[in-house]
Amino acid sequence: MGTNRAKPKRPSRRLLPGEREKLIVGEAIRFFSEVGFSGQTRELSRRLGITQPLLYRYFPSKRALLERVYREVFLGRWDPAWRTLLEDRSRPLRARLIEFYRRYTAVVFRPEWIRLYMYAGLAGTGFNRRYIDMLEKQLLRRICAELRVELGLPDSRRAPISPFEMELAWDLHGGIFYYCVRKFIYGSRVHEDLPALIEHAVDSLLLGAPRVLSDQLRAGRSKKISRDKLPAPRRRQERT
Amino acid sequence: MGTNRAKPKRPSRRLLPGEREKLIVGEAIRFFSEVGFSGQTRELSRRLGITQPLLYRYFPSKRALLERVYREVFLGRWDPAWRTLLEDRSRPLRARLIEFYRRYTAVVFRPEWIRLYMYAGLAGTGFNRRYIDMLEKQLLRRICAELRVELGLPDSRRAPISPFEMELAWDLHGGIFYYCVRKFIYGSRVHEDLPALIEHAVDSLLLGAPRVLSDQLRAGRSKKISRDKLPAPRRRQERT
DNA sequence: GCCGCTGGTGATCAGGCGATAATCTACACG
DNA sequence: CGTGTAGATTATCGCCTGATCACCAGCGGC
Repeated sequence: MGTNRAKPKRPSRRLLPGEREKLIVGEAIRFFSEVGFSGQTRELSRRLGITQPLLYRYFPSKRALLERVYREVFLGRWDPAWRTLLEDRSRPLRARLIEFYRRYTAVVFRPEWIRLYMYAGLAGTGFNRRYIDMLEKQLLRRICAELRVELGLPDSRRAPISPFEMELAWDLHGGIFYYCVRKFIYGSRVHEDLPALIEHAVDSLLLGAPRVLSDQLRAGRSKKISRDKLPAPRRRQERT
Repeated sequence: MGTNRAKPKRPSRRLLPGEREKLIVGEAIRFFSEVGFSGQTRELSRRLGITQPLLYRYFPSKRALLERVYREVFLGRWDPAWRTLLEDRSRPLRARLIEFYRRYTAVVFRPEWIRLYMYAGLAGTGFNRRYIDMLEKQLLRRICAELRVELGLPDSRRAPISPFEMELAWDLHGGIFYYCVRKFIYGSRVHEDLPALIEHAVDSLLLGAPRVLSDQLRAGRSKKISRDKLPAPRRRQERT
């Protein structure tokens, strides 16, 4: 087939080391995000239009190249400006969360990121662990704190955020994340209105959290209250 | 290390073909769910305490074994009784959804299932596609229909379920699914109260859906209404 | 113009892996 | 106890794949 079609010696040979390395890393990200870590160096080099041994001039081993790919993709995609966005209490929390997730999904939840993230998770590398730690600290804990403020509950500095509260934030995050998993990993046809989905997910948190949160902070969730009737959400806190 | 520790010829040799096959499939499920499809037949056979060629007496190829593993795991875990549970309108929808997801997570969202599912998705096999189709038909569409009834909206037979409504159900499902991803794929320490998380996720749907749904069914979501203020959920429908 | 430095290639090695064929052996049956 | 059948093993093939090494070629400096 295309075996000798790829032959025409087109390589713009003798690039500056920095340039060549950039090319390799860029293609490696695309390549390994498609086929996983078991992708072969020969196939990667073929895509790059170079020979396979050349990879080993720039990276001592396949593993080293993979680590570089991880670093490139997972580190440095977090925009510090997002923090100010999340904490800007002059705006309603709903608006802040919606805008944040629009920006976040645009930058982070992209096919190559999602797929590499999942491959890394399955392989048990430390990258997920580190990313999750960062995410909990930078994003989820902050959401919980702002939620406390919004709902007129005790300040997060006085009463620490509980693991259960974190799960509420994870539920929001997970719903949106899973949308991207369906799209980029399962290749499902999804409803193409991500902004609307984000709005709904945010609303769900803001509407669903008060009930379970106020219960929790009040009674420590010791005895379960039976409440199978549909909402009519008892808004307990009459906030200013 | 353990290389010659595994040697002690313990194989209960000469099993009935059916028995041996069961053993192989069982271990293969565990094995491939841990290491992925690139797991090696020699390693699998070592775990089984048999020699590698013996696998080829029971399965013509590695691929065939993998297909058997998929079939075993993905087909036949759906309990038809769940349908009656979901549609039993003598109980509040909230209670039905909570009970369903307790049962569902107990049977389906287990480590080997989640991991194989993700490997299959990344590899692009058809198994996910099929499972998702089943899930949408058996579960999500049904949830949407019951939600319509619960909220006093037009019957799903008169006005078909929209793709956007399906996304709401996916959001519920995804939030719970992602909890299991964090637990079984990322190996995160998660808050171990899954039932409470399910309750919250269900509440979020039931509280968050009315607003966006009634908007949608009313206006077709043509013009976006600005509503950044926090809820005070306008319950438009005064259902009986 | 030749020369050395270095980016790039061709050839190849060593181990790993799926798969096969020949051989061995446990067990039922006469 | 011999014998055939079929479960299980040993030895091995052929290809793939990460990695290495000797060599080639573009390009600046003298």
